[in-house]
Amino acid sequence: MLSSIDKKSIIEQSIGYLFEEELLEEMVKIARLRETIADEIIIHVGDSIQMIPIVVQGSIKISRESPEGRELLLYYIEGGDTCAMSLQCCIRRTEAHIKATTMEPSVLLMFPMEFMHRWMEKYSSWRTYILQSYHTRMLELMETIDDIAFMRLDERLLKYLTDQAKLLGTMELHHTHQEIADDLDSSRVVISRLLKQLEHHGRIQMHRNRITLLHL
DNA sequence: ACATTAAGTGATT
DNA sequence: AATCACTTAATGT
Repeated sequence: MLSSIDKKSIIEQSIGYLFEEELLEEMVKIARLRETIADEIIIHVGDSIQMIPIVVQGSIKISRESPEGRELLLYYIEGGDTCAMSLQCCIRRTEAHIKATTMEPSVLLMFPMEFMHRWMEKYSSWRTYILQSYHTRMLELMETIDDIAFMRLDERLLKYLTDQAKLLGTMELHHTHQEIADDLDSSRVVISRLLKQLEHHGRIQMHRNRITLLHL
């Protein structure tokens, strides 16, 4: 377990450069640390969100979910980032429209939502951070839309694999074909076939429950 | 040994 | 590119 002394140094190291002293001190007082395992669902669609998360370690994927259970990966969040979407949910007290899943064991800072309003008014560094966050998320969202609209599925798949490898910092991906299909809103059969093509082209090596990327 | 889950394949739309 | 129906392979109990 991480002690509160660690909490302070974690905050200083991971987001210290982003905010003014006063806000950082406040954060140290009220933040809760949450440690997760891989593939833990942080936010379900329909959840009402009470806490704003900031990722300090690890990575999280954000996906859309249709009522029929179909899914689509929208973008990732990694160190120092927050999910601006959840802010809106907090402030407006509406329910989550997305699902957040950890991709590896991760550490999150959780801030109760009652502070958001005050921080917005009091700290310009917080306003800047939130606006910046919205902006980058928007750009990533547009990139994803472009990918879906203009790329063939095999290109999207390759991009997905390299993105995952970069994010997780490893060339060994422990994904099943089904999981990949879910993230790309495709079917397992199609992904299996495309992966086999990629293997023939010397881009990857396949093993059971594991894919080795040969180059980025 | 048997059941379960992951992955491969041919045919059809 | 998706779906169906089926096979084969790997893994857990």
